[in-house]
Amino acid sequence: MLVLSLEKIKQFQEKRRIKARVVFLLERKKSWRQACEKGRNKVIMGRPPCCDKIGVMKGPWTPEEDIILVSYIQEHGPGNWRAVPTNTGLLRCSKSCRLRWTNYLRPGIKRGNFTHNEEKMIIHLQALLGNRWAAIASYLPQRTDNDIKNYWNTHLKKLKKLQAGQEGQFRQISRGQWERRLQTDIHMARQALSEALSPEKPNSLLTELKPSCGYEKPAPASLYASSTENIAKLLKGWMRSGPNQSLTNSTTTQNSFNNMAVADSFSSEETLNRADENDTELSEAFESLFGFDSSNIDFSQSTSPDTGLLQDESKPNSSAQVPLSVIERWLFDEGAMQGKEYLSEVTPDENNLF
DNA sequence: AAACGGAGCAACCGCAGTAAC
DNA sequence: CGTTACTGCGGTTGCTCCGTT
Repeated sequence: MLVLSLEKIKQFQEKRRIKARVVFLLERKKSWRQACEKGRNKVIMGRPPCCDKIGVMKGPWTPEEDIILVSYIQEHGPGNWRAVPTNTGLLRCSKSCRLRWTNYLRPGIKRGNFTHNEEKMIIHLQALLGNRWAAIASYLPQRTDNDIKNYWNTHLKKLKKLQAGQEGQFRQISRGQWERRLQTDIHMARQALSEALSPEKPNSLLTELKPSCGYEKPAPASLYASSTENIAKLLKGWMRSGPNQSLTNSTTTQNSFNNMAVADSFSSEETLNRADENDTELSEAFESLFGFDSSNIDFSQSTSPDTGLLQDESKPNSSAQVPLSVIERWLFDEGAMQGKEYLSEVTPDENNLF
């Protein structure tokens, strides 16, 4: 039943893609021609615009949009974002699609509370790197730069202010000591880095502490579930909360989606164990690099909710059998409706543009 | 119960570097 | 070679939720 529904979704996507393409080409040619006319036959250099702002949606993403985006990226891989709105029919700009994917939909993202260890890492890295959130995020592979930035602005900034106040008192007492400590920290970091870079130690720090490359290159199959699974999970989550609910409260759905994505990324027990090991080793490496004690902190703790979810997902779930007729109807009704709208908007004059 | 304000966070904006036409 | 889009990144905004009055 699920397979049939996904097949229908694909059909819907295909239809939507074609319609979107028609609208896109019409709009592009129209705006291009208008631009040329405005410029009094002046030749416009450079690329033609990938999309214009007409009919581009803003605001929170709906679960339906997420499904479309996820399934498209699963099929084609991330990248070439300008093609995404066109090919999917999403009424979003490419930038918005990219942001949505990188910050929320891509697999391996951990949502929820930051662990104590993560906090420490962020504080230390921020002190070393400044507000270079992307660089900081590369040391916390499961967190996005946006997430870290938000967390910093809401939680850690205050914490740092408080600490700075205390440290300010301390600094008045012994500024020299504070400076020496800072230099030691930097020296330790450098030393650790040079050790890590030395070819004699292939399993050195760098392998654990190296910035993750994000998802620039296609993720290995083990890290990303198949498109069908992804969409099925998304739909499952959507059905559980109910279409109306998910439409009005996209945040809740977003979280469940992200959890699913995480569950996808650790789709086998082996990868889970490896993730735990990586967390511990990362913790140790970081400890050696920055010199704070994290022995009392369970670095792998943060993955436990996901593990729980994974266990949940692995159980035979009756909700997988939920009839998808509601969403199917919604998808196709909307598709049919939009199709009519699109076609009614196409004037004979615009048809001549082809 | 209603109003208000702060916290949290998703998404947008704008800039800079790079790539494409 | 000039112009413009694409991409990545950091800063900012605005919405929603929740606690307090």
